[in-house]
Amino acid sequence: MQTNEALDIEATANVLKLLGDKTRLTMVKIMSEHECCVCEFVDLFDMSQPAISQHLRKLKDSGIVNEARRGQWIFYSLNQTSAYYSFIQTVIKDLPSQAFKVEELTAQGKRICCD
Amino acid sequence: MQTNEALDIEATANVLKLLGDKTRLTMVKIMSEHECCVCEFVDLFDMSQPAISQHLRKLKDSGIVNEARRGQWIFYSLNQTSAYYSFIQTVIKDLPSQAFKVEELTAQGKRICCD
DNA sequence: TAACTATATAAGCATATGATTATTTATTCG
DNA sequence: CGAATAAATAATCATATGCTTATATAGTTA
Repeated sequence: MQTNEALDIEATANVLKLLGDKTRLTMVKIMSEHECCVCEFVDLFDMSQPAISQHLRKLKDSGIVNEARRGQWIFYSLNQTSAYYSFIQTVIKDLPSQAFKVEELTAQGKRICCD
Repeated sequence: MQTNEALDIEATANVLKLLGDKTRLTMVKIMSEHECCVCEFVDLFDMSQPAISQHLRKLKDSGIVNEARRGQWIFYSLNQTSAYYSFIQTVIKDLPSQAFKVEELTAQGKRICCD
């Protein structure tokens, strides 16, 4: 088994606290499979747009995710350069794939694509 | 890489929330190395005995830890039969060992041993 | 049994958290 | 430019969290 760099307990606790919310944990799992823009998250969760925005801000402030504006939309994705990137991958590895949710969006024509 | 049973997102978020507290995360790391009784935790943390007790109760209520009375003392240890045992091991794997703290207790003659 | 030690529980309190609605800011497009 | 869309921010609020002190409970021991 691979052994990684030692992680600081307090910083790790803060990351775990962020992941310790059902909405954010699901968001992170989704982003591990697809990048996603805010309005897609709004469609995926039964929650107001500001609530989504606030969850994403916490993830962004911690450095876990990146944001990238593309035109009208802001896309969020896991920050692969974060010191916690591989830790997070390990934590979410066995969570059920959320790809079906994004596929449902596509089926409904709600998927945003900027290519 | 080993792939384990899929974990439920909401239940996993609840476990992560429990681990997302510096005190509890440290406790869990300590218990992964040594079982520990309440008064030892009280010596190890700068916190009142009831605060320690309340953290341990949350861990116990979630099934993450076991308690075992031995005489006057109640020892807490990781519950190896918990559905989240291997998940937790993975999460805490790269945290710095807390064994030195328990060794300090031993050096101060504060280590409880019921053998 | 009484005193002592270990732990749990109760009550109270300050702060954190996660949501809402209202509003602002940024971008696109007619 | 002005309307429409996307997202962020501000203000507010109810509930959760983590601690404290005080007290109760359980076990040990003289």
